[in-house]
Amino acid sequence: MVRWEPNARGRLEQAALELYIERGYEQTTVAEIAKRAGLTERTFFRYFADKREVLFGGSAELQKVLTQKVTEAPETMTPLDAVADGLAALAPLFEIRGEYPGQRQTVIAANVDLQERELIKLASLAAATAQALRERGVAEPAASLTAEAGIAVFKVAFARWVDRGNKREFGALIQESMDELKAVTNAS
Amino acid sequence: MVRWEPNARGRLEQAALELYIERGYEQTTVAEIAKRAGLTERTFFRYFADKREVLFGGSAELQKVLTQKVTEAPETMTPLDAVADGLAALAPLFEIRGEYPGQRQTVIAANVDLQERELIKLASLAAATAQALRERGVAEPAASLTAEAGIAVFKVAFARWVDRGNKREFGALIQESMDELKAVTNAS
DNA sequence: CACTGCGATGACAGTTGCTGTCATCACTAG
DNA sequence: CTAGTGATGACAGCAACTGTCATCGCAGTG
Repeated sequence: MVRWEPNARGRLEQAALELYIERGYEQTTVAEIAKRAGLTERTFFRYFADKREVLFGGSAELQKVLTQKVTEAPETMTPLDAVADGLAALAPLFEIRGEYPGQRQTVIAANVDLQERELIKLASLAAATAQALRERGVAEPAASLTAEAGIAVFKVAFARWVDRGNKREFGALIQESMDELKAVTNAS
Repeated sequence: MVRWEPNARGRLEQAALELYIERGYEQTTVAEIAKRAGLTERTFFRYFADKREVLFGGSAELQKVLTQKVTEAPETMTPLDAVADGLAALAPLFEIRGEYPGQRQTVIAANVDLQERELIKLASLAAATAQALRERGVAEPAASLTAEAGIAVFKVAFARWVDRGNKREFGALIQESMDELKAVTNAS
């Protein structure tokens, strides 16, 4: 008999996703999300900075795994390949979560405000990756360009992964997209 | 003796930039911008969809020039080089405007909401570029990857251009960044 | 066992971004 | 001269977000 139900944050995330799917992001109010989670609007804003952030709780972990992999990659490995390995290491974070990534992406695809938030999360991922490359001794602007190129590969691969209904292996899609990028930049 | 002063849109843009510089984006209210421009808040929202958009009036022209250049590039030219040419063609749009691009970028750098808006404008630029490449016969995912790589080059080159106080030629910076990208993706 | 501090929550008022709607009024075409 | 028309103002209203204080079960302390 606890005072409050546990996992308030998770309940809010769940309620928000459901409502965003049911009636769309703009048509759902923060008060409605809180009510479905058995909480108040004020409490929602204690857990999430704003109405969008509730969909982006996982991005910190993506960043942690990616930068760690880049940092730990063998020194002999090319910077771009180190990033490719890091991206491939994100696979389990998506593949474990079942329907969630696809549903979430559908919601985001339907609203520009959410797309803006997603883009800045990816930009943050790129900035952190560039930093990891710099610590590996890669100079500017090579570090930033490599990181941005890597994120471009991630975008394409992730879109395909969701598109294929998660049937193809995420790591393989990263590899394919990376090869395609190299082909495109070597054609000159 | 006209009923209204002319160029309401321009006055709003000017007033907004001034206030964003003077006291910061978050600390300035739309009512204040409108007042300085001699208009009302309601009129501000007739010209601009929201408080951020007032800083992004030029992005449509960027997109137009870039996609047109990509479309018109000689068929013998490699997709990535066609994009590089398109990016270089943006130079006059920045170089003509004097202090504006630098001031604007300073304001944007100071606020995440504005950065989000900037990122989605760049994403839109990438999407339009990818479309132009597809019309040129480039298949997916090569078109998207080429476009995203091009925008990454643009980001780096523009940052350097602003950083150097507009002293270096924008086109040259595009060329340098593009070469750096090729070096980085060919190292594997 | 009483006391005290703490952490998660609720209650409530207030600001501001943004929208819908209707009125106003100089100018223009006929 | 009259009937639009287009840009603007006035005003009401909603929803996102914030600041502040109260509440109350629990944990540790003496």
